[in-house]
Amino acid sequence: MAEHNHNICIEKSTQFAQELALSKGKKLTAQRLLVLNILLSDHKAMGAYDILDKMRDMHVAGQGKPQPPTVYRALDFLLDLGLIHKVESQNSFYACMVDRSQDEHHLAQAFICDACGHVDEKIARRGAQNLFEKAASFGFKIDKVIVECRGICATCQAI
Amino acid sequence: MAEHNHNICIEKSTQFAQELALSKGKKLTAQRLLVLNILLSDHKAMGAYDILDKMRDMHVAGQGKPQPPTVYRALDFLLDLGLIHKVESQNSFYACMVDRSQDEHHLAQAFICDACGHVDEKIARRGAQNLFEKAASFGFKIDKVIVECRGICATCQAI
DNA sequence: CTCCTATTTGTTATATTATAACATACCACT
DNA sequence: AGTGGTATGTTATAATATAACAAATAGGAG
Repeated sequence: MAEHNHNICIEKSTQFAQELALSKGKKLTAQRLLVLNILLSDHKAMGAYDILDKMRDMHVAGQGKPQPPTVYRALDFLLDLGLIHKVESQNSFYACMVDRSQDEHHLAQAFICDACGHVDEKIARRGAQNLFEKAASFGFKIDKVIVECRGICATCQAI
Repeated sequence: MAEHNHNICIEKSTQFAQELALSKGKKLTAQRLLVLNILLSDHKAMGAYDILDKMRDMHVAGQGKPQPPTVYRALDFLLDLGLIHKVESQNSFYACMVDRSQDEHHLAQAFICDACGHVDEKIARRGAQNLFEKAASFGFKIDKVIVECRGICATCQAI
């Protein structure tokens, strides 16, 4: 992956997260940042309890180990800010990877590899438009759209 | 709902289910039919344990009450045949409501009302085409697509 | 600085969703 | 009737998620 410098990717995402939180009067606390960084560490979807395990691995001695509500609270916070998304069809979470500076409320399409867990996220402007028009045609008011494509990524097909 | 004769709807769906099962060498047993009929009884999405409660309400005295594996097995069977679909974003299930005779493996779009649970299902030919093309552009092989629109249906907006 | 309030975090317990594992029953075919 | 495969019953438990309340912490008002 010569074209993807992941250190820069993480740094940029973290900085953006800080700014976004501040601009909404929220705080990106240490716990929340930890969860975000775990999800940013690779572009894979992770379950809440896998994240919790990682947090426990990293936990500082002398304080209790984090419990489920800790990770779910951080996840809820990050979901609210749109910094992460949930893969509804497998109860997992991944760090948002589109340029949020241009699309405040984007319709995300997630392409999830069932072999390696890798997630690609694309913005669906045309698809969103079509869905909203279709909904409007029978009077349905859309609040939220979920589009998930499960399959096998190019890398895993080559293996 | 003058335009929707629900008795005919259920009858047709049940008959189609029988034929589909037979054509695949499977049996639409009493348990499976019961679960299907519970889901057909209105066009709402229901959780597995809600379905289980209904099964228990109907259960014949003299035999043990159904347990979770019973309902999940029936749901799995019906999902495999495409007679029902799962709303991944709320872990619920609804009876398929498109004309299956024409679309063996359709891309379904579900429009779920968060007020009343009503589900409308539409076939997305154009949307499917776009998604498969987008996936192909970066070498992703799609096995399954989930499209769910959460919102408020026309009826509930009017209330 | 110190008190006050709101937010965040810690902790325990429990709710909700789903499946594993194994025993029993049923059904179609011989 | 015997036999093999499918389906169901039953018990236990795994996996995902939240409720409820106590303790700590951070920022602002005085």
